[in-house]
Amino acid sequence: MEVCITSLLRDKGFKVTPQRLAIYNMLSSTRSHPNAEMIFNELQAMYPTMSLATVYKTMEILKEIGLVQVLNAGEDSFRYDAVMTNHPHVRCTECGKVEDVYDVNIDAFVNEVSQGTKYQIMGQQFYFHGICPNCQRKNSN
Amino acid sequence: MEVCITSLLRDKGFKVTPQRLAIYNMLSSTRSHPNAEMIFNELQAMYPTMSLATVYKTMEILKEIGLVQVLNAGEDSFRYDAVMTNHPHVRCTECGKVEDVYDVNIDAFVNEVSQGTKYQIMGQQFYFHGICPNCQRKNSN
DNA sequence: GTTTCTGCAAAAGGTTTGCATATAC
DNA sequence: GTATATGCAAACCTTTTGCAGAAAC
Repeated sequence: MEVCITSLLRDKGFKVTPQRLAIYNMLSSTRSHPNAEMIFNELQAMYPTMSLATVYKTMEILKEIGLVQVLNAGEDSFRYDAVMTNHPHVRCTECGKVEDVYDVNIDAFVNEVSQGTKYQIMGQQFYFHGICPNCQRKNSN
Repeated sequence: MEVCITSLLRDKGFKVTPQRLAIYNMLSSTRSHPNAEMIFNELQAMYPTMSLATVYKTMEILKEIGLVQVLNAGEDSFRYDAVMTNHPHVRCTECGKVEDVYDVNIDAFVNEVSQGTKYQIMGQQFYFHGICPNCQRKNSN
């Protein structure tokens, strides 16, 4: 996996830096879909000199070389996901967390919509919102 | 239609003002999914004293009383749609316009995902991106 | 007459940019 | 040694907020 990002960066003329590796490693080992500030905070302990600007600049590059996708689930900030397969996301409107939706076959739906428009479709993003199991339990107490 | 917004506003304790009517009228008679600034600019001619803040405050109320939905198709600003039925949106990555996707039945897909998560699903938003017919034509010249 | 709204200006929050120093190669 | 990256601070852009005067009811 690190081989992957290292060679991808080099191939496109970008340099391989500890900051870039740390950011990508953190992102690819979480399922929390963090935004820039969450990534920055998470890395503070190990990389105390890292700046928010570096996180943003790195996300720009990772997006460009196809290692991350950018999410907006209706919030003020963008979130990032290192899982590049097509999958819907669901956001809990109470606690705010964003989770992956697995075990759903979106291909048929994507095909249907692709054929329903005259657009040359390059990608898509599906967002659900609702109340997560945890918050449902809290509500019923 | 105006009857609808008028009584909906009054019922919830909001006052009926020319600005609110103008904003809702403009939004419900376009398919361009404008953001706040586009709405503001569009209304400048007829309502020269209207402020951007009023547009934002009005959208907040219209969202609350269920007359508009808020979109984010991966851009920096939010767009607004007075069509409240469930339908996907598609954004052209070249010219930036956002259009509705019609004639697609999303119910089966929504049901499948709803059942695939443990969330209590309240709503969803589907965004496609690609190249619109116009821009495809321009590109091939 | 009371309550809510508008419009302005200022503030806030997320993201981008410019630049000097530091690091990768 | 050269080219690119980092980190800081300032700038930027969208959206929100506070408040005095205005409009709705």
